[in-house]
Amino acid sequence: MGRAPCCDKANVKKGPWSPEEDVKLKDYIDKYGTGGNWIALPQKIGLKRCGKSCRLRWLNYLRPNIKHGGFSEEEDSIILNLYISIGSRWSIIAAQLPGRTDNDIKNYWNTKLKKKLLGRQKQMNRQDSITNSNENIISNNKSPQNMSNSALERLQLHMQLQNIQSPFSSFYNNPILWPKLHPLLQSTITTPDQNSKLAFQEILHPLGVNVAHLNNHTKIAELNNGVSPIYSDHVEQALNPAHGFGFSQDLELDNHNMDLMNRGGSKELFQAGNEFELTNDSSWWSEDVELERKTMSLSSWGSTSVLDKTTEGRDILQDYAQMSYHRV
DNA sequence: AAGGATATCAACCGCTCTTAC
DNA sequence: GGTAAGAGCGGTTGATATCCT
Repeated sequence: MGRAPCCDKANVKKGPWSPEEDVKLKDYIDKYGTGGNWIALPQKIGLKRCGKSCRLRWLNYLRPNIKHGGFSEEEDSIILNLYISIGSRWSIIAAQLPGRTDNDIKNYWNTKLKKKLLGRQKQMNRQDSITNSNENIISNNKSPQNMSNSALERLQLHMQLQNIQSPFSSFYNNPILWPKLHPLLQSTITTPDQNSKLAFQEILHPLGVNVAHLNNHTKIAELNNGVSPIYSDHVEQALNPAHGFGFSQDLELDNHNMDLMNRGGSKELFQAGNEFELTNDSSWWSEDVELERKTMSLSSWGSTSVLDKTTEGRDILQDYAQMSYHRV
């Protein structure tokens, strides 16, 4: 037995909204608000529409300050970064773009931006027949056929992004691209004080981060003047006592990230991880990193990375969590 | 000019999450 | 703690517009 439908399907109008319907809905909400009950709203104003349909119409088209079309390069960049980072969580992506709706961004992504970016990659792939290590991730034992479209797409886009930003080296085996570790997190994993360590573990546990595995991370970090690849304002939020070791409720993205980490990473991220058959000891990348590290200037670790920005910082933590930390 | 192919995007569907009781 | 109902979300559909041959 399924759940009861939210409205009488036989007696509700479907399809495009008429201007009259729009006016009715907008006028009512302008005057009285939604009343916290979308299901009851259409009956109140005499609309033969499902409450969900009213909600969608209001959120996507009738509410004030909605923008349609004309996405800027900056918006493209934000969408791309967030998509690679968190996948198709359109509502979260939309929350970072004032005036944009999740539906609009989703449509824009599916119809334009994705094609634009993947198209560019195809072009680049043709020009550059030399396979880099990222491509090897796909071409070796982890064939695209074994991956979900979403995961493959995101990997492709991630590769694309790295190719654009650093044509000679890929992200995962190129520490120069890695942001710094947040100082508080760095102190967490380097402190000899066991009590402090335990306290930090309490904080990090809900994030899905196993501090024991951060120690592996510090092996690299210690060789590089204490700077390690992890940085995230997400972690900063988590470690900020002003937030009670939690996250501000109005920071939707951080809440989302928290949620993802609470679950040991997003469904998509770990799906991707599984598809790569990642091992808990992160061996697939650590060898590359180690090799790369040996060949690179140590001073480069302290340099400002092209990814050392807010959204990319989140990317790194999430990708890093996905690929190298145990699920708690 | 016709009509088939492709692109676009508003809207729907069904699921999960949240909240109130 | 369990349950039901509403809210919210992401995937998908289908009507329409535009492009291409």
